[in-house]
Amino acid sequence: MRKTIFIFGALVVALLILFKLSAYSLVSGNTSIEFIISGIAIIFFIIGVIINKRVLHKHKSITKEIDHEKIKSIGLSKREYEVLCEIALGLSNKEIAKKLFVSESTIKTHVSNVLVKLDAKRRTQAIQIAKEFQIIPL
Amino acid sequence: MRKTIFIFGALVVALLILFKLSAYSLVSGNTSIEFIISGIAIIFFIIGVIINKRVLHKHKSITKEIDHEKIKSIGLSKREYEVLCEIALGLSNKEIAKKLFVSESTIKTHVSNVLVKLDAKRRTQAIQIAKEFQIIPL
DNA sequence: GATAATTTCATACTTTAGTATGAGTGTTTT
DNA sequence: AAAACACTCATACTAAAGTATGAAATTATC
Repeated sequence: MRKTIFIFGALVVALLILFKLSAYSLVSGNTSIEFIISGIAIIFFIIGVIINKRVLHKHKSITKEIDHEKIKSIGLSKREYEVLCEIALGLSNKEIAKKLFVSESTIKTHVSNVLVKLDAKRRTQAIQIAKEFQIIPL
Repeated sequence: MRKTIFIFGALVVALLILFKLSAYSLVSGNTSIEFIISGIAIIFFIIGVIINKRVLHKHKSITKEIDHEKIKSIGLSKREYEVLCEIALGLSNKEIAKKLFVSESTIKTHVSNVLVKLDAKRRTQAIQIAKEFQIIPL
C-alpha cells in the first residue's frame, strides 16, 4: 500500500513538472507542439500499461497463491498437507511413502485424515476441493 | 488479426486529429495548454490500459482454453474425453456411470483407454497430465 | 455395402485406495 | 508433570480402481 501511494505521489509531481516544462518550451519556442504531445502521449501510455499490469498481477496472484490461512482453518497438519500435495501430483500411496521416507500405512492414515478434513470421498475429489480452496498450486 | 489492424489504424487517425485540434486550439487561444495535455494524457493512459488488457487476455486464454488439437493428436474419443473430465471433477466410476447413463463396466473400459492414451498409471496422474496438456479446464 | 472405429457391456481377476482400530513415540501447551 | 497434539506404524478389513478378454451394437468412413 505504501508503495502505491509513493508511486502516485511521484506521478503527480512528474505531471506538474511536465506542465511547467511544456509551457516554458512553448513560450520560448524551442520545441514544437507535436513533439511535446507525442512525449506526453508515450509517457501516459506507458503509465497506463504499468498500472494495468499491477492491477491484473494482483488478481492473478489471488488465484495462484496458496491460502495458508485456509489450510490452518481446515486443520490440516504440515504432514497431511504434504501428502495432499503429492496426491495432487498424481502419486500413489506407495510412491508417496517412498518419497517421504515413511511406510505406506502411514500415508494411508494421512490420506484418510485429509479426506475427512476436506470432506472428500476420494483423493480425486480432494484434489478438486483443495483447488477450490486455493490451498494447492494449479 | 483484422481487428487489431483496424484498431491501430483508427488510433493513428485519432492521433493526427488530436495534433491538428490541439494546434488549432492553441493558435486561436481558446483553450489552455494544461487542458490539452490533460486530455491527451487521459486518452493515452486509457489506450495503454486497453492494449495491455488485450495482450494479457490472450496470455490468459492460452493457459485457460482447451487444446482441441492435442486431444485429437492423443487419439481420445469424444466419450473418453467426457469421462476424463468427470474424473477431473473428482467423481467415482459409479458416479460417472450414473451421470452418463451407462454401466460402470463401460466407464472402466473408457478409463483404462484414457490411462493408456495419456500414459498414466492412475486417474490422479491422468488429471495432472491432462492439465499439463491443457486439454481440461483448470 | 463393407470396413474401421466407437460405444456399449460382462465376467473374472489383481491391485490400489480407503476405513477402523489400536498403539508407540516424540512435541508442545497448559 | 499431564493433557493434547502430531507423526509413526501395523493389522485386518471393505470398497473402489484398474486390467484383460471377448463380444455385440452403433456409427463413421471409404
